[in-house]
Amino acid sequence: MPEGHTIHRLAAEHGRLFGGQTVRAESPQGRFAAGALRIDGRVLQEADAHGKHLLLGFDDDRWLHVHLGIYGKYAFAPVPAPAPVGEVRLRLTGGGHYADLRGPNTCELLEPDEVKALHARLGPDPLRADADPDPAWRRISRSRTSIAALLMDQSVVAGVGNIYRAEVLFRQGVAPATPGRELTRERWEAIWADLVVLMSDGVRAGRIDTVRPEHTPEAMGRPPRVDDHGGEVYVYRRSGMPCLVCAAEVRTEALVGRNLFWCPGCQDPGRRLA
DNA sequence: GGGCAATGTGTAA
DNA sequence: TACACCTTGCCCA
Repeated sequence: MPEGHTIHRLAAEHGRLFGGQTVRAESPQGRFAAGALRIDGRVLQEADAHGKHLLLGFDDDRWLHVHLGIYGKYAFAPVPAPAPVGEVRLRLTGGGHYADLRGPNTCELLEPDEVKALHARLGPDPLRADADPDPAWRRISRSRTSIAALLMDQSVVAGVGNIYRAEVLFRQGVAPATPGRELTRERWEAIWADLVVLMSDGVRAGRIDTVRPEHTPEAMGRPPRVDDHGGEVYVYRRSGMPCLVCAAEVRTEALVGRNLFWCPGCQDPGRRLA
């Protein structure tokens, strides 16, 4: 689940369910026992997201910082909360609901200046109203690193993960291996604008759908299809299958430790990866 | 029941 | 580049 859209949904959900409420906090698993004790009985004042980082501000000027990593999960439900199932790092209860957090990469309390430092080390987030894509362009336009790697660098752009990375490059026809400095400014602006659209849709829908109406199975006269991560996409985890647009075989290759997916036909065929 | 992958990141070498 | 870490779910026997 967790690319930036998921975290922004989680922030909104926390604000809706717990905003202005006194919360109870506990760590059934025990690994966040001390932190839970500090949060317990405080009022949630603010719920924010920057990239993949969730920040919950409490009335003692402390912030809960959660990063889900690759498989962290939240589950929300109305009270009464049953005995926790599995490894629940943190359970927040308040206002008639509870939230269970499992498997986070990070779950810690931060002081305001540490929160400031966190924001400072993250690049612009296409989902934040205050996002300024220019610093990202400055990094990209000076870099020999591939655009595929740059998009995954959270200090360049915050919130993009492996799915949005693959899909936005496909949609914009950009070969993943293209060095940042070879992108034109127009190309970058199109990528950024598309990320804003795609990720905003993701927040609304709670899943990643990137296939344009003209390429849906119905529009193309093909049988309906469900991608196994839950959204409709062009290339992510579709290696070996025909491209939905040009029918070339979708390819995959590990890049900086992650599986990268792309279509050799649609994405700047003049520049292949490897 | 074991093995492994997964929408991620930080550290060490 | 490799590995460590967090947890679940799915595949295979």
